[in-house]
Amino acid sequence: MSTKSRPTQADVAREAGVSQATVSAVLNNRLERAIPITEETRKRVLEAVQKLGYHPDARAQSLSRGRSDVIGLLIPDNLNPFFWDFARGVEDVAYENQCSIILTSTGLNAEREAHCLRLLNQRQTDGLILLPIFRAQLLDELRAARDRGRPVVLYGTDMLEGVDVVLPDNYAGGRALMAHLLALGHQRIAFIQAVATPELGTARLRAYRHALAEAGLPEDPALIYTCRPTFEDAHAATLHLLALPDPPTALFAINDYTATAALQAVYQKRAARARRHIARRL
Amino acid sequence: MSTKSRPTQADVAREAGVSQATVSAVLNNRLERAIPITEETRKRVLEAVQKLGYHPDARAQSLSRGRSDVIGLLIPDNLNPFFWDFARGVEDVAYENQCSIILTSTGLNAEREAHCLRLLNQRQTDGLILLPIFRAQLLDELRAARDRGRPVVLYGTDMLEGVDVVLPDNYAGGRALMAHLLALGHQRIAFIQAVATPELGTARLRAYRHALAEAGLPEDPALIYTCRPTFEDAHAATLHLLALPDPPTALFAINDYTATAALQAVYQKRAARARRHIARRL
DNA sequence: GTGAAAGCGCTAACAT
DNA sequence: ATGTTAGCGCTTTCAC
Repeated sequence: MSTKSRPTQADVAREAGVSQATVSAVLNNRLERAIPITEETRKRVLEAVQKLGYHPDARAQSLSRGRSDVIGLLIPDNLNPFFWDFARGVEDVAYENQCSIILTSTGLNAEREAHCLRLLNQRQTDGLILLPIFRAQLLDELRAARDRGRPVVLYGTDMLEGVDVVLPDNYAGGRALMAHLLALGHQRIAFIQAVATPELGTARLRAYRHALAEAGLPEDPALIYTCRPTFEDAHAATLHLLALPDPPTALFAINDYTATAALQAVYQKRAARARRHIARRL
Repeated sequence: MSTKSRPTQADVAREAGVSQATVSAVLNNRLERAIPITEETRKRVLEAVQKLGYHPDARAQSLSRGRSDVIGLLIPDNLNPFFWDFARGVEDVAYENQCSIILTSTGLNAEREAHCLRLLNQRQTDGLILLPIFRAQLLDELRAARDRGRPVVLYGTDMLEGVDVVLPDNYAGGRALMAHLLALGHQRIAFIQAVATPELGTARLRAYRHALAEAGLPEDPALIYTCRPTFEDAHAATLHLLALPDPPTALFAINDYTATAALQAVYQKRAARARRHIARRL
């Protein structure tokens, strides 16, 4: 039925009996820089477009216009719901602004992170939104993007000057969290530092320490557990902490994902205890 | 420092003192169709590439090669974790195969769904992976993609011939679920049909009905609740069902997302009851 | 008002 | 073994 390749602008021009430039003019008739076109011509062109089912080729447009209407999004870990949530927001806003997003996630892998960024740059994305975790490796590419005038937004780090940055206040968050736990009377609070790279946990760890110090509580090294930011590791960390001779009464997990894992571990442990209890009674 | 635009192949050619074609040849030196190049030349080219920090422009490559190494992914609802999970899998495999993905989600909106597909086609994606829910509107674009020889994979529907399809067996799943509940002794089982469009629920509803019939249980219309596939709706549906004069003892939610919402509603209700209980005792 | 032609950055015949 | 050339599909001056 159809031929092997979609109709091009030239096909439309032929069909409508006008030149390619005219077709382009009709189709791009934005209000600024509007090129005058006869109603008659415009109609003929639009009919041809309809008839052929023509849609412009975004690659070619991008090449000659100099922008792609694509923004590149880089997240560290597509298993962690927090990042999907982040991506979701980006996707929604992008759509509202007629942009597409190319989504890459790096599986907490430094090499892959750098590679993904390079890919996004090659695809000539108009802008970059990044949640980088292995920072140093990205610097060159990032600088290149910035110097080429591409907008860059960095989340969670201000590793590069001259780009926009979103910085969560992890210290304040940590303090609020600790204040809450201390107010509840907890004395032994564990800190599960589930991070891909040490720097990512420092602000929250500092909050943890300061809060303990200010409350006059001792800091037990056994209660600070460092692991990777995966579900499994946080789960295991929790089981480990609960199995301590003098276990914590509260857990400070470094983020929502980790907290979910920790919670699940706690429940699992409780269920096990309940089963043992029942077994003893029988 | 850098100029406004990235270096092109021509720049590299000039720098290395060779022709553009040679640069291309060096860079694309795949094993098949390998073009013979002197070690000397190759080295000069690669040095120039290094020096200039050259990376090919994927748009231009795509245009002249005839493929983009981008695959388009369409999911119905970026709030539902199931679809993120789906997207995650696609993204991972795409990466392994040196493809990028353009992710679009349609917010359970028929128009947006059609628009997204059109967009993906315009971007000349090499292939399409779709979880469509408003099917009819997509047919034309889909047919066009198929006829142009683009691989298409459809999840959950076989609305179009000649493309690959992944069909979950919702009927069997529903039967298994019902068998489980019935084995546990449940007699009043509610069915929360949280769907964007009626057809999406039929297989599971049929399973529900058949299972009840075979078990010799009556079918109470009040226990079949239809709503949109959102968290809020499923949550409200659950509260409604639990408030019935003769409430169900089990809930058949149509999917994981809905089930999570339902579960939350159940817990919430229980907590409320507990609070009332305590209040009475005081 | 409309068309011709150059160019975006690259690849792939075809020459040399 | 390397260079020349003609596209890929579109936008955009600049003539007419």
